[in-house]
Amino acid sequence: MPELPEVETLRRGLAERLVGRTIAAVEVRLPKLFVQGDPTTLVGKQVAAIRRVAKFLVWEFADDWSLVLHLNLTGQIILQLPDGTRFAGGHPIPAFTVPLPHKTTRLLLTLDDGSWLALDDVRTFARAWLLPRPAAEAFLAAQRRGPDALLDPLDPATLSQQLRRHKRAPIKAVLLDQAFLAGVGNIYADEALFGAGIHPARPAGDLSETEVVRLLAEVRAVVQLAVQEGVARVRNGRAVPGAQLPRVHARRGEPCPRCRQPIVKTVVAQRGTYFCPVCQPLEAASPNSTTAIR
DNA sequence: AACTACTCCTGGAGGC
DNA sequence: TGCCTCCAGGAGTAGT
Repeated sequence: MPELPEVETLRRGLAERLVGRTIAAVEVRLPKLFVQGDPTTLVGKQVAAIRRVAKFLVWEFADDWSLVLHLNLTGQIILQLPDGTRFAGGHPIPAFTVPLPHKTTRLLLTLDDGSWLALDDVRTFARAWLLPRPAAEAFLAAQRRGPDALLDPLDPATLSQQLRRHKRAPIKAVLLDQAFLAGVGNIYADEALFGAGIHPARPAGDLSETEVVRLLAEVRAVVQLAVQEGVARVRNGRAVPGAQLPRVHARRGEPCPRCRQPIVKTVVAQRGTYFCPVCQPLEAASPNSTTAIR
Protein backbone atom coordinates (compact mmCIF):
# COMPACT_ATOMS: atom_id res chain seq x y z
CA MET A 1 0.00 0.00 0.00
CA PRO A 2 1.50 3.26 -1.08
CA GLU A 3 2.73 5.33 1.85
CA LEU A 4 4.90 8.43 1.82
CA PRO A 5 8.08 6.73 0.52
CA GLU A 6 6.24 4.98 -2.30
CA VAL A 7 4.54 8.21 -3.34
CA GLU A 8 7.81 10.15 -3.12
CA THR A 9 9.62 7.54 -5.21
CA LEU A 10 6.84 7.74 -7.79
CA ARG A 11 6.95 11.52 -7.75
CA ARG A 12 10.67 11.61 -8.47
CA GLY A 13 10.46 9.08 -11.28
CA LEU A 14 7.45 10.68 -12.91
CA ALA A 15 8.80 14.21 -12.61
CA GLU A 16 12.02 13.15 -14.28
CA ARG A 17 10.16 11.61 -17.21
CA LEU A 18 6.98 13.63 -17.60
CA VAL A 19 7.79 17.28 -17.03
CA GLY A 20 7.46 19.03 -20.40
CA ARG A 21 5.29 16.26 -21.86
CA THR A 22 1.78 16.99 -23.11
CA ILE A 23 -1.16 14.64 -22.64
CA ALA A 24 -2.38 13.46 -26.04
CA ALA A 25 -5.21 11.09 -25.10
CA VAL A 26 -7.17 10.03 -22.04
CA GLU A 27 -9.15 6.88 -21.38
CA VAL A 28 -11.11 6.69 -18.16
CA ARG A 29 -12.08 3.14 -17.27
CA LEU A 30 -13.44 3.88 -13.81
CA PRO A 31 -15.46 7.11 -13.84
CA LYS A 32 -15.72 7.37 -10.05
CA LEU A 33 -11.93 7.78 -9.91
CA PHE A 34 -12.54 11.46 -10.64
CA VAL A 35 -14.26 13.08 -7.69
CA GLN A 36 -14.03 16.50 -9.31
CA GLY A 37 -13.17 17.71 -12.78
CA ASP A 38 -13.65 16.40 -16.29
CA PRO A 39 -10.78 14.05 -17.16
CA THR A 40 -11.30 14.53 -20.90
CA THR A 41 -10.03 18.09 -20.46
CA LEU A 42 -6.61 16.64 -19.57
CA VAL A 43 -5.93 16.39 -23.31
CA GLY A 44 -3.57 19.14 -24.38
CA LYS A 45 -2.33 19.90 -20.89
CA GLN A 46 1.44 20.11 -20.47
CA VAL A 47 3.05 18.83 -17.28
CA ALA A 48 4.96 21.65 -15.56
CA ALA A 49 5.79 19.97 -12.25
CA ILE A 50 4.91 17.00 -10.08
CA ARG A 51 4.79 17.58 -6.34
CA ARG A 52 3.98 15.48 -3.32
CA VAL A 53 1.80 16.72 -0.47
CA ALA A 54 1.65 14.04 2.23
CA LYS A 55 0.39 10.98 0.27
CA PHE A 56 -1.13 13.12 -2.50
CA LEU A 57 0.59 13.26 -5.87
CA VAL A 58 -0.02 16.68 -7.40
CA TRP A 59 0.45 17.21 -11.12
CA GLU A 60 0.79 20.87 -12.01
CA PHE A 61 0.00 21.79 -15.59
CA ALA A 62 1.28 24.74 -17.58
CA ASP A 63 -2.25 26.10 -17.93
CA ASP A 64 -2.59 26.50 -14.14
CA TRP A 65 -4.71 23.45 -13.56
CA SER A 66 -3.72 20.70 -11.13
CA LEU A 67 -4.42 17.01 -10.96
CA VAL A 68 -4.48 15.82 -7.36
CA LEU A 69 -4.16 12.06 -7.03
CA HIS A 70 -4.42 9.79 -3.98
CA LEU A 71 -3.51 6.14 -4.54
CA ASN A 72 -5.09 5.05 -1.26
CA LEU A 73 -4.61 1.31 -0.63
CA THR A 74 -3.92 -0.32 -3.93
CA GLY A 75 -3.19 2.37 -6.49
CA GLN A 76 -0.16 1.97 -8.73
CA ILE A 77 1.23 3.82 -11.72
CA ILE A 78 3.06 2.24 -14.62
CA LEU A 79 4.70 4.51 -17.17
CA GLN A 80 5.76 2.84 -20.38
CA LEU A 81 8.29 4.78 -22.41
CA PRO A 82 8.54 4.80 -26.20
CA ASP A 83 11.43 2.31 -26.07
CA GLY A 84 9.26 -0.14 -24.14
CA THR A 85 10.99 0.26 -20.79
CA ARG A 86 8.82 0.90 -17.75
CA PHE A 87 8.93 3.04 -14.67
CA ALA A 88 6.42 1.96 -12.03
CA GLY A 89 5.54 2.49 -8.42
CA GLY A 90 2.86 2.22 -5.79
CA HIS A 91 1.06 -0.96 -4.76
CA PRO A 92 2.95 -3.96 -6.20
CA ILE A 93 -0.17 -5.82 -7.42
CA PRO A 94 -0.61 -6.48 -10.27
CA ALA A 95 3.06 -7.01 -11.10
CA PHE A 96 4.65 -4.00 -12.75
CA THR A 97 5.43 -6.19 -15.74
CA VAL A 98 1.80 -7.15 -16.42
CA PRO A 99 0.49 -6.65 -19.97
CA LEU A 100 -1.49 -3.41 -20.14
CA PRO A 101 -4.21 -2.41 -20.05
CA HIS A 102 -4.98 -4.86 -17.26
CA LYS A 103 -8.48 -5.53 -15.91
CA THR A 104 -7.56 -3.34 -12.93
CA THR A 105 -6.44 -0.42 -15.11
CA ARG A 106 -8.62 2.57 -14.20
CA LEU A 107 -7.01 5.37 -16.21
CA LEU A 108 -4.83 5.45 -19.31
CA LEU A 109 -2.95 8.54 -20.44
CA THR A 110 -1.06 8.77 -23.71
CA LEU A 111 1.73 11.35 -23.91
CA ASP A 112 2.86 13.35 -26.91
CA ASP A 113 6.10 11.35 -27.24
CA GLY A 114 4.25 8.06 -27.51
CA SER A 115 4.80 6.96 -23.95
CA TRP A 116 1.75 6.10 -21.96
CA LEU A 117 0.76 5.83 -18.33
CA ALA A 118 -1.62 3.42 -16.63
CA LEU A 119 -3.18 3.95 -13.23
CA ASP A 120 -4.02 0.51 -11.88
CA ASP A 121 -6.03 0.01 -8.71
CA VAL A 122 -7.28 -3.37 -7.58
CA ARG A 123 -9.71 -2.17 -4.94
CA THR A 124 -10.78 1.03 -6.66
CA PHE A 125 -10.16 3.31 -3.69
CA ALA A 126 -7.83 5.70 -5.50
CA ARG A 127 -9.29 9.16 -6.15
CA ALA A 128 -8.47 12.11 -8.40
CA TRP A 129 -9.42 15.77 -8.40
CA LEU A 130 -8.82 17.89 -11.49
CA LEU A 131 -9.02 21.51 -10.39
CA PRO A 132 -7.82 25.01 -11.23
CA ARG A 133 -4.59 25.60 -9.28
CA PRO A 134 -6.10 27.84 -6.56
CA ALA A 135 -8.90 25.35 -5.90
CA ALA A 136 -6.39 22.50 -5.77
CA GLU A 137 -4.24 24.40 -3.28
CA ALA A 138 -7.31 25.16 -1.18
CA PHE A 139 -8.30 21.51 -1.28
CA LEU A 140 -4.85 20.42 -0.10
CA ALA A 141 -4.70 23.09 2.57
CA ALA A 142 -8.06 21.97 3.92
CA GLN A 143 -6.83 18.44 4.62
CA ARG A 144 -6.32 17.76 8.30
CA ARG A 145 -2.62 17.14 8.21
CA GLY A 146 0.31 17.11 10.59
CA PRO A 147 3.96 17.70 9.65
CA ASP A 148 5.34 15.74 6.68
CA ALA A 149 7.21 12.71 7.99
CA LEU A 150 10.01 13.23 5.46
CA LEU A 151 10.34 16.98 5.00
CA ASP A 152 8.98 18.92 7.97
CA PRO A 153 10.63 19.39 11.37
CA LEU A 154 9.27 16.83 13.84
CA ASP A 155 9.27 18.80 17.03
CA PRO A 156 9.04 16.45 20.03
CA ALA A 157 7.60 19.14 22.28
CA THR A 158 4.74 19.97 19.92
CA LEU A 159 3.98 16.37 19.08
CA SER A 160 4.20 15.29 22.74
CA GLN A 161 1.60 17.89 23.50
CA GLN A 162 -0.67 16.37 20.86
CA LEU A 163 -0.11 12.89 22.28
CA ARG A 164 -1.49 14.11 25.57
CA ARG A 165 -4.84 14.55 23.85
CA HIS A 166 -4.74 10.88 22.89
CA LYS A 167 -4.35 9.51 26.37
CA ARG A 168 -5.68 5.99 25.84
CA ALA A 169 -5.50 5.42 22.09
CA PRO A 170 -2.78 2.96 21.06
CA ILE A 171 0.31 4.77 19.83
CA LYS A 172 0.03 3.00 16.48
CA ALA A 173 -3.45 4.44 15.92
CA VAL A 174 -2.07 7.93 16.52
CA LEU A 175 0.86 7.33 14.14
CA LEU A 176 -1.64 6.38 11.44
CA ASP A 177 -3.62 9.58 12.00
CA GLN A 178 -2.55 11.94 9.21
CA ALA A 179 -3.55 14.91 11.34
CA PHE A 180 -0.79 13.92 13.77
CA LEU A 181 1.90 13.04 11.25
CA ALA A 182 1.46 13.07 7.48
CA GLY A 183 2.71 10.21 5.37
CA VAL A 184 2.98 7.29 7.78
CA GLY A 185 0.89 4.23 6.98
CA ASN A 186 0.62 0.71 8.29
CA ILE A 187 4.03 -0.58 7.22
CA TYR A 188 6.16 2.33 8.40
CA ALA A 189 4.20 2.69 11.64
CA ASP A 190 5.19 -0.89 12.48
CA GLU A 191 8.76 -0.26 11.40
CA ALA A 192 9.18 2.94 13.40
CA LEU A 193 7.68 1.37 16.54
CA PHE A 194 10.05 -1.56 16.17
CA GLY A 195 13.01 0.78 15.73
CA ALA A 196 12.03 2.69 18.84
CA GLY A 197 11.32 -0.47 20.86
CA ILE A 198 7.75 0.59 21.60
CA HIS A 199 4.80 -1.80 21.69
CA PRO A 200 2.16 -0.72 19.13
CA ALA A 201 -0.67 -1.02 21.65
CA ARG A 202 0.93 1.20 24.28
CA PRO A 203 -1.42 4.05 25.19
CA ALA A 204 -0.09 7.13 23.42
CA GLY A 205 -0.35 9.24 26.54
CA ASP A 206 1.89 6.84 28.50
CA LEU A 207 4.95 7.39 26.35
CA SER A 208 7.82 9.13 28.08
CA GLU A 209 9.43 12.19 26.51
CA THR A 210 12.46 10.05 25.75
CA GLU A 211 10.31 7.53 23.93
CA VAL A 212 8.59 10.24 21.90
CA VAL A 213 11.95 11.63 20.83
CA ARG A 214 13.15 8.15 19.90
CA LEU A 215 9.95 7.35 18.02
CA LEU A 216 10.04 10.53 15.95
CA ALA A 217 13.67 9.90 15.10
CA GLU A 218 12.74 6.39 13.96
CA VAL A 219 9.84 7.63 11.85
CA ARG A 220 12.15 10.00 10.04
CA ALA A 221 14.91 7.39 9.70
CA VAL A 222 12.62 4.69 8.36
CA VAL A 223 10.95 6.99 5.85
CA GLN A 224 14.31 8.35 4.70
CA LEU A 225 15.75 4.88 4.34
CA ALA A 226 12.73 3.72 2.36
CA VAL A 227 13.05 6.64 -0.03
CA GLN A 228 16.81 6.23 -0.42
CA GLU A 229 17.11 2.48 -0.63
CA GLY A 230 13.87 1.56 -2.36
CA VAL A 231 10.57 1.12 -0.65
CA ALA A 232 9.51 -1.63 1.72
CA ARG A 233 8.43 -4.60 -0.32
CA VAL A 234 5.32 -6.46 0.70
CA ARG A 235 3.28 -8.69 -1.58
CA ASN A 236 0.08 -10.40 -0.54
CA GLY A 237 0.75 -9.70 3.10
CA ARG A 238 4.24 -11.22 3.01
CA ALA A 239 7.53 -9.41 3.09
CA VAL A 240 9.57 -10.02 -0.04
CA PRO A 241 12.61 -12.16 0.89
CA GLY A 242 15.93 -10.34 0.91
CA ALA A 243 14.45 -6.85 1.16
CA GLN A 244 16.07 -4.51 3.69
CA LEU A 245 12.69 -3.14 4.71
CA PRO A 246 10.37 -4.05 6.29
CA ARG A 247 12.16 -5.57 9.28
CA VAL A 248 9.03 -6.74 11.12
CA HIS A 249 5.97 -5.84 9.04
CA ALA A 250 4.52 -8.88 7.24
CA ARG A 251 7.17 -11.10 8.85
CA ARG A 252 5.09 -13.14 11.26
CA GLY A 253 7.05 -16.04 12.68
CA GLU A 254 10.35 -14.87 11.25
CA PRO A 255 13.18 -14.14 13.70
CA CYS A 256 13.42 -10.60 15.06
CA PRO A 257 16.50 -8.99 13.48
CA ARG A 258 17.66 -7.94 16.96
CA CYS A 259 16.87 -10.78 19.35
CA ARG A 260 15.89 -13.65 17.01
CA GLN A 261 12.58 -14.23 18.81
CA PRO A 262 9.67 -14.84 16.39
CA ILE A 263 7.79 -11.76 15.17
CA VAL A 264 4.18 -11.71 16.34
CA LYS A 265 1.12 -10.53 14.43
CA THR A 266 -1.85 -8.93 16.12
CA VAL A 267 -4.52 -6.35 15.32
CA VAL A 268 -4.23 -2.76 16.53
CA ALA A 269 -6.56 -0.02 15.32
CA GLN A 270 -8.18 -2.48 12.87
CA ARG A 271 -4.83 -2.97 11.18
CA GLY A 272 -2.62 -6.00 10.89
CA THR A 273 0.26 -5.20 13.23
CA TYR A 274 3.65 -6.88 13.54
CA PHE A 275 6.09 -6.48 16.39
CA CYS A 276 8.72 -8.23 18.48
CA PRO A 277 7.26 -9.11 21.90
CA VAL A 278 10.73 -9.03 23.46
CA CYS A 279 12.13 -5.82 21.97
CA GLN A 280 8.77 -4.04 22.22
CA PRO A 281 7.36 -4.84 25.66
CA LEU A 282 3.83 -3.75 26.53
CA GLU A 283 4.92 -2.38 29.88
CA ALA A 284 6.29 1.14 29.93
CA ALA A 285 10.05 1.43 29.62
CA SER A 286 12.38 0.92 32.56
CA PRO A 287 11.76 3.08 35.68
CA ASN A 288 14.96 5.12 35.23
CA SER A 289 13.81 6.41 31.86
CA THR A 290 12.13 9.73 32.59
CA THR A 291 8.63 10.80 33.46
CA ALA A 292 5.52 9.74 31.60
CA ILE A 293 3.56 12.36 29.72
CA ARG A 294 0.36 13.25 31.50
C1' DA B 1 -13.67 15.53 22.44
C1' DA B 2 -11.76 11.06 22.27
C1' DC B 3 -12.23 6.79 20.64
C1' DT B 4 -14.17 2.73 18.05
C1' DA B 5 -16.44 0.47 14.40
C1' DC B 6 -18.03 0.47 10.04
C1' DT B 7 -17.80 1.32 4.97
C1' DC B 8 -16.04 1.48 0.59
C1' DC B 9 -13.91 -2.76 -2.89
C1' DT B 10 -11.98 -6.94 -5.40
C1' DG B 11 -7.91 -10.03 -6.56
C1' DG B 12 -5.35 -13.53 -4.72
C1' DA B 13 -4.41 -17.17 -1.45
C1' DG B 14 -5.68 -21.13 0.81
C1' DG B 15 -8.93 -24.89 2.06
C1' DC B 16 -11.45 -28.69 0.58
C1' DT C 1 -9.56 -27.89 -11.44
C1' DG C 2 -12.97 -25.22 -9.32
C1' DC C 3 -15.63 -23.45 -6.06
C1' DC C 4 -15.88 -21.01 -1.66
C1' DT C 5 -14.34 -18.04 2.17
C1' DC C 6 -11.31 -14.95 4.00
C1' DC C 7 -8.01 -11.32 4.01
C1' DA C 8 -5.62 -6.93 2.82
C1' DG C 9 -6.19 -1.46 4.78
C1' DG C 10 -6.36 4.65 3.82
C1' DA C 11 -9.40 7.59 5.22
C1' DG C 12 -13.99 9.37 5.82
C1' DT C 13 -17.97 8.99 8.65
C1' DA C 14 -21.29 7.52 12.00
C1' DG C 15 -22.02 5.93 16.50
C1' DT C 16 -20.78 5.50 21.57
